Amino acid sequence: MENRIERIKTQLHSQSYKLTPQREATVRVLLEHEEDHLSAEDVYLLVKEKSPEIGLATVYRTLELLSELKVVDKINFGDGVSRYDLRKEGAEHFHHHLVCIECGTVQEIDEDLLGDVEKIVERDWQFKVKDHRLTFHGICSKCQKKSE
Amino acid sequence: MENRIERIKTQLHSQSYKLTPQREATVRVLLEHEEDHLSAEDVYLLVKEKSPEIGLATVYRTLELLSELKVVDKINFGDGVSRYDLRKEGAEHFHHHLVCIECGTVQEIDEDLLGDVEKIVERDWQFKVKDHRLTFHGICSKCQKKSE
DNA sequence: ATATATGCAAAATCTTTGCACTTCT
DNA sequence: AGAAGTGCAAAGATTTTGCATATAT
Repeated sequence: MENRIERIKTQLHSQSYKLTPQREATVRVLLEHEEDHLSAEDVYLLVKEKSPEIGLATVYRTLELLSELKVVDKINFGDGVSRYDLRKEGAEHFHHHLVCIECGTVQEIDEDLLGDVEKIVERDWQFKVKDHRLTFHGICSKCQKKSE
Repeated sequence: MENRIERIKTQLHSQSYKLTPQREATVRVLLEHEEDHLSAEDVYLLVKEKSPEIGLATVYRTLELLSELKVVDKINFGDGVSRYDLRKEGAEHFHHHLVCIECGTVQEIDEDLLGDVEKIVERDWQFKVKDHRLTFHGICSKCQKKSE
């Protein structure tokens, strides 16, 4: 945890950004909720618990900055809000998601499932892949059992 | 073209919706721009050219309705707007997209690239896949040539 | 010192809703 | 007639911006 913050600090400094207390508080919230998919508002409320003076605009600006640095990924599951998801350290690619259309749960898949598909895209479409977004919509195992 | 409108009409009627002139105008715009990824505003402006009396709210309501009927898919490429993409007739799954991070072009891939991946997800995560969203971000062939 | 960052409130965007009116069947 | 659909303007929701103040190196 402290290590990761340290590394993010270095990354910020290398581009002459600062790791202010507000930014650190935001990063900590993200680290403590790695499995969730928080909206800016969610992050704001959680940061506010420990640093009540923070403003929503700062959270937006911080998330935007972390996005640029590829520390977080901005995703959108189709409800009107952007969600922010911490990138696994060292992960070249964004992980995948399983969204349950019954209960709304979002599950993460860290495994790289797209290696072969990317090769096909690069070969057949001459498209140099840099990143991807893959989300499956369907019914999670719990909901399948429920409806039996 | 006329065939497709006829079939959409039938589909609407089967759930006691009507194909009003406004809805038909909207569908025609979508058919004429199958390769594009229009926002609600884009659709509105195009419909307005031929049916100036239409309102933006109606366009939103129509797109929402067509979305429910799975005639269009609502997608989001991360700029703050939803885009609407006509589903290929008979296509079980949503097609894929290649977004160029240099020029912003969006290319479509109709081929199903995810058959094997879906099998893995169903087997290893007990997740019943109903649909998917796959977007690659990278550099299109044109932009690759430009920067050589 | 000086560039960077913050908080607040205002503005900008995108989308949805209420309501009176119109249009189909 | 009655349900369904429309247009307009107002309201909601999310995100961005301007600006005066505060903070870090």
